[in-house]
Amino acid sequence: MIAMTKDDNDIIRQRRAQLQALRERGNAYPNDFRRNILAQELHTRYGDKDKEQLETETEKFSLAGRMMSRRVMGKASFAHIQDMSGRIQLFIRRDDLADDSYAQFRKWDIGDLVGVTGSVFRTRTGELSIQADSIRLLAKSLRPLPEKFHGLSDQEIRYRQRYLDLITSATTRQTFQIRTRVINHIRAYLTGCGFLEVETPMMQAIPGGAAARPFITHHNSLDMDLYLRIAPELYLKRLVVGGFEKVFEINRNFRNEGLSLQHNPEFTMLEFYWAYAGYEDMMSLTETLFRSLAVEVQGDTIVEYQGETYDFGMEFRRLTLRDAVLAHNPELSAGDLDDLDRLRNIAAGKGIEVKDSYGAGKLQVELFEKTVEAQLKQPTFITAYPVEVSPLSRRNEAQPDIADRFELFIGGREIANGFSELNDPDDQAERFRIQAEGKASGDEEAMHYDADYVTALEYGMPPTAGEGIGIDRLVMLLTDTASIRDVILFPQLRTKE
RNA sequence: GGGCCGUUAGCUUAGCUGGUAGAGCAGGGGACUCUUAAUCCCAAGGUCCAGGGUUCGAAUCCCUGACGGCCCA
Repeated sequence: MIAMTKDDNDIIRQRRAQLQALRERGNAYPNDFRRNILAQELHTRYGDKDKEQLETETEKFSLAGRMMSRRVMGKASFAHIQDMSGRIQLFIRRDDLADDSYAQFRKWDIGDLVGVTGSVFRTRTGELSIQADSIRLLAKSLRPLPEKFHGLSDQEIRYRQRYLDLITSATTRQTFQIRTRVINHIRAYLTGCGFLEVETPMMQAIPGGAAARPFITHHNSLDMDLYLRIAPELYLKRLVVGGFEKVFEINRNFRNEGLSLQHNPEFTMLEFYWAYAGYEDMMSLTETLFRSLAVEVQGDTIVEYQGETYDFGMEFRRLTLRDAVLAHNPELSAGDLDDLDRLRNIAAGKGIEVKDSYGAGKLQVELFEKTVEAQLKQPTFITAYPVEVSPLSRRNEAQPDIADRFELFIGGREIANGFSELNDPDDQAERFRIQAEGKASGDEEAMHYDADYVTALEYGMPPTAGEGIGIDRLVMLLTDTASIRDVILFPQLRTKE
């Protein structure tokens, strides 16, 4: 029940009594006040004007926001209000106001929403402020805000009642503002490159495009089970077949898996597809995009993350998966990676759970994830993934066991996954068949056989490259945030009762 | 799913080997026309996460559960 059990305390009772008095004086929740400027605009406009210059400034401004602090003296007071742009100090003198406004103001609380009209000036200590001609209460706050100095430190309340976190933490506000800027920038960038933004189904009869367990829901009037999508991939590629040769979608995926610092059941993914291009073109585009994102968000290409420094201005390192595994496991030889029996022993020796169904490719990837992934701090493209773990990727011309595929790692985490698309319908059908076999023998993450998608390929899909970028993890990087819960406004939590 | 840690006033927290809960902020009353963690005086505020157990006595020790955090699978 969290805060709901805290309904009955002195503070709330007193504030409710004040609200009752307000109701008796008229509408306690008026909506006829209009502001004409935001706090930050005042700082921008007058930030470099000194006290004397401001004394000649007679323009009247109307601002509204939440009262975040108040210092009440006998006949004059200071207060700060906060709006969506920032804060500004108010100077409120009894003799400047009409009637009993000052007496009313004295009864208000931190957290109340107020509207104020007045002119700018600078205090003796130099703070740009509004000298109030009139001030009104626009909405009463009945519950006390978190303590002003330490703020809100209870993680649980920060997530469950995010509005309190947003009211009290400038860092949190900034994180989510950056998140929006990142998404806007990506959207503008891809649109500028000629990509068309589309929306594809979130509810799918066959969940495809990734190896993951889906959420299941039910459509009543059709009386059919549907899956929340684990990826939009197969629908976006149908659009490529349809002639939308450059498409992208930024939207939610849902995966029915555990929660961690990097996993939330619903998360945001960018996927984009580019006909007549290959996976190497995607790597180049990704580097350029990330570079421009860093500049957009923080003005240069240097990204500080959890005490480390990444330079998005440098060319990203490229390394094959095999070379990466060998480099981080010096006791292994190239031959070890091709010998299934040896691989099984090596993997088991490193504490990897080896299933009977695992082939050499899957074991190589398991080894990579166990011994290499977390070490890849600087931006690194890992290439040449085994076809065994890449059922939607094109085969390499020279090495048919290898897919023309890459993943991008930064800060030890997978940020992006891209490849040249498999557009041979017969090869795709065979790969689905193998996946469906795996599913039948108990692999819950194996893919379904999507015959409708194969049909689409049979009409002919242009040679295409595609990529997915995890937006939440990217925002974590760009906001120096350790937990995915800090970049999702309302992260998944257990319900309380 | 496993391990470790946490949960005390609205918020931030103290509370040692078991002896009946203390502070700061916020809030209430009073003073104060340039404060900014405003200041000064006074008074108030607690289901110590929940349930069970040990004990003369439990916020404190034990068990179970809830929720959260971190680590691991």
